[in-house]
Amino acid sequence: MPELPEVQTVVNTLRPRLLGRTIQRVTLNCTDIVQPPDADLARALTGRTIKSIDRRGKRIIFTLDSAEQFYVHLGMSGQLTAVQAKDAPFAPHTHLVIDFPSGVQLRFRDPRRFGGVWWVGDAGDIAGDMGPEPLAIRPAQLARRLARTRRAIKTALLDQRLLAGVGNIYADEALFTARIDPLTPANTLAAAQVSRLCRSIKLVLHRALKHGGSSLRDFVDANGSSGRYQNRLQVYGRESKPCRRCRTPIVRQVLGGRSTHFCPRCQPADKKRSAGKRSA
DNA sequence: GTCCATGTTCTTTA
DNA sequence: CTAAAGAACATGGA
Repeated sequence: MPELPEVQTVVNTLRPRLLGRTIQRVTLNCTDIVQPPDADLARALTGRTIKSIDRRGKRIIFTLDSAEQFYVHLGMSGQLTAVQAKDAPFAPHTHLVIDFPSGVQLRFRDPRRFGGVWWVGDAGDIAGDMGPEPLAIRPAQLARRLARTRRAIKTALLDQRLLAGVGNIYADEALFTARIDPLTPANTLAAAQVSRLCRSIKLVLHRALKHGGSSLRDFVDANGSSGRYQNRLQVYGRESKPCRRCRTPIVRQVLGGRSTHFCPRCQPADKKRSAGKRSA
């Protein structure tokens, strides 16, 4: 469920409920969602106060009063909610529960278990080898990074080392908005195309954020509310439906193992490249 | 039963 | 060595 707009929406809705609160109890129902495996999360967290909650890429970073940190990655189906324990039924696959004195519970639920909790401690190494933030990147910087790979631009946008936070939905949406064929090799994009793409990425992410993210299946914010941007998607999940711009049916094609949706008319293949493909 | 899924990481191949 | 493609992970819904 989670790309940058969804993750940021979770952060925004968690903050008012958790900032400044002290962790009273930690209940771990499934130990294999914690990394590193030998981290004693309960011991590390109990009695600490949540000082800040931030996002980096798709990671939700909690900083404690001790300056130690941990982060949650929602994977594909993860949910992080902050609820009043007494009036929230307990859903299956709730792997971690953190109780606060106010009766609020922070719950991490993740049926597919692709997500998890990473204890960082005071190592300060949250970013790892993640790429720059999509909302802050400048066109020239994006161009430099794209020039390093011949992969299809769609595939390149999903590489978190190249750019951290864009996922399958917003990569497709941004390429549609920029009118770029997803199959274009990243290093063959003209400077003007990269500028347009840079602007489109920000536009699409900002819009999605404004609408609380996209709830295609599992996504809810910390209050349990769904996003609304799924209703405004231009190409993602719209195979065979008419393009909202030109009515041409949207095409779905598997690229790098992921579904890719685009309008063949609004996002035409580069003439030289499609000619090359035919002769090959 | 089949196919598909908002993500990441490991393995295989060239 | 690197770059890229594919499989794997676990679960559920259509």
